[in-house]
Amino acid sequence: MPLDRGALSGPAPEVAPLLLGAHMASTVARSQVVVRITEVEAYEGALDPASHAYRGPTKRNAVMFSEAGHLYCYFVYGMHWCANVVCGVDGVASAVLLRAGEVLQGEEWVRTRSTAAVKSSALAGGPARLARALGLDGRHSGLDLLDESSPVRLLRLGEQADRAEFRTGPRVGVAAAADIPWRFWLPGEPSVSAYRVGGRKRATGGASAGGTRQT
DNA sequence: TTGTCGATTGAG
DNA sequence: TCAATCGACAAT
Repeated sequence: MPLDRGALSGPAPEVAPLLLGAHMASTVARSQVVVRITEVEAYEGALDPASHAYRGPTKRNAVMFSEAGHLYCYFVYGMHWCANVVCGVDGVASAVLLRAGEVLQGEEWVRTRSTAAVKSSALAGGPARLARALGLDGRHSGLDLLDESSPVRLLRLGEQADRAEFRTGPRVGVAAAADIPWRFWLPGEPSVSAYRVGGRKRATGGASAGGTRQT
């Protein structure tokens, strides 16, 4: 199936697996970086308490309500940017968070953007590192990823992942709606996140029922 | 206007 | 295990 706007115009949980194995190509800041997407999470608007758009449109999340195929970047924890692909129909908030990827091209560019010396497999492992690998921040939010002239593009250079080839599970770091299995990943990929239970630790000393999990 | 908290990461 | 660090949003 081609990765056109029509394919992206469905609910986020249905679009998310289509993005596995697809590619993000960035020419931001004259770099040439290509990342193969290995892990994503779906976020719906009004029905999803974990979504930025749960409480309706705001200045920050306005892009989530736009036409499918656009890029939504947001700032978290005072230092990190994360990148989403907007999906669904125009006017309805829906997006897929890009959580991890494999750097196929431009590793030297990515390393100049990295602060720590990390393994190649971890250069785009984690949503903030993936966004940083591609050089993305708030300036790029709203870009049309399907426009050939865009500095950031969503492509499919190879075959689409087969239904049987991906796994699903609860979203990482999400406290609300933790029972919904809207994380999708390709098994066996070293860039895929270890699972972390959502929710903030409290001063009352609540036990973290956490741990890590993979595959 | 103020205070709280977050779709995270990296160091200790 | 926890600090870093700041924008968005809910509560004054």
